[in-house]
Amino acid sequence: MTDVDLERPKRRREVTVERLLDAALETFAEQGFAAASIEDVCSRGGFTRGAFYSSFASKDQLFAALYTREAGRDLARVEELVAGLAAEPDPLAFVVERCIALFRHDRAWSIVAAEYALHAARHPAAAELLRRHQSGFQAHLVTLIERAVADTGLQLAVTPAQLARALCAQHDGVTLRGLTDPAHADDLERSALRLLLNGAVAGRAAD
Amino acid sequence: MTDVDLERPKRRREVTVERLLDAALETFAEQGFAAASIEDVCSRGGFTRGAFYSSFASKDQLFAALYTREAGRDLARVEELVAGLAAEPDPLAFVVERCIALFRHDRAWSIVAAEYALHAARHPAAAELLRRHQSGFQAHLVTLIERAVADTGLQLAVTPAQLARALCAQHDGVTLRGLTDPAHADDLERSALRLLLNGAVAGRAAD
DNA sequence: TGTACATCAGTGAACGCGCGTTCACTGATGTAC
DNA sequence: TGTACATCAGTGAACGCGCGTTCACTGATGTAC
Repeated sequence: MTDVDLERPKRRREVTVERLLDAALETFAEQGFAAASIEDVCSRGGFTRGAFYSSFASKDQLFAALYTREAGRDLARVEELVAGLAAEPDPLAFVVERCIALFRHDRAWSIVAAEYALHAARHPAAAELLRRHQSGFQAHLVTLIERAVADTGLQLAVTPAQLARALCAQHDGVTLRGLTDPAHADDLERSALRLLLNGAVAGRAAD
Repeated sequence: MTDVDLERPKRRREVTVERLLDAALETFAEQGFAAASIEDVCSRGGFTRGAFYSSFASKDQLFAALYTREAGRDLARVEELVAGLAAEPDPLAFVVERCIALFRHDRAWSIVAAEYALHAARHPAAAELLRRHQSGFQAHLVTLIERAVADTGLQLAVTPAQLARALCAQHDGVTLRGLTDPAHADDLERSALRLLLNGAVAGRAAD
């Protein structure tokens, strides 16, 4: 009668899908989407290939499902961040530090996200999915920026949308560089973000 | 007796290699390294697979050779830029516009370069090659920055090396975004670069 | 509670295709005398 | 200039492997009476 009773049986398939997506994330990160075989993904998740095809129509669809899940999680994190911003004294610095902390330690997802961007450059359907997620993400960033502007009285040298796009692009690039140059990764993330935000502030309120 | 006589026969192999690299650039850009077959590359270049294996040991080596050639060309372009900077009144603006013009219209190489970065994240030998090229590139950028600082009396908020790294990373990210969002690509490249340079300038000389 | 049937997640063998790589060869070009 | 031999770029058939995908099946779980 409870939710637990109702969910137990129906959930089995979902649990399998989740485990396959977990396995896909790791496998794609290690080997790349094209180089990774479905057998690699399945055996890592503890299934046979048949199980895969009873939940996914193709390898491409697996990639799309993985991207949807992970990008959705990113989005949820930003929503939390926006919500938790209310009572911060220095919202700019708070956002910088929180963003760095959020995105730093997930190398697997960083690689896979970059790979999905390349995949999207060649596959229109993937590009559509990517754009939808990116624009949702950027909308939140614009909200953050506008709130910060309103709260602090700072003036921007560009529109909030331009700044949001620049921040996203720079994050992508910093992440990509970080993959092969981990020694400078943290310093790069921080200093690049500071430079960009510093450059965006055209006029300063009285301090 | 002339150079032409000497080169004609010996050059044949080199010409073949160049044509294979041209074909590889286009094929990898369209399909991706792992998804592209050697047969695709060869037939695009007008050869059979056997010809490929008499010039390259493997598909991986082809990728490395392609990256070496193209990254070398990038480096040569920056060297030209550094050399031609001497008599510019506003070196900062000059560099911004020249860089944008240089890197804008080569979508194929942009994709392949990004893919090589991902490849390098998984293959140590590729990472080594990538790092060598990137550090050569950044060294030139540092030279450019130091010259601009000396000429204009501007003061930087970060070290030249940090700025160079941030510029490179941002360019990578902007390029990646541009692949799936071409509508904003130009505006993004320009505004992001301005923001970053603006943020880097801590103090201003008398104007 | 017990029995008979239905559903459905997951198995694992099989298929066939396309790929990377090898290799014996051909024919054009260069070299020796 | 002509002949015989050497070199070498490129051919194309062949091999074998691993992959994506299919499908008839099994066994566990849920449902009806």
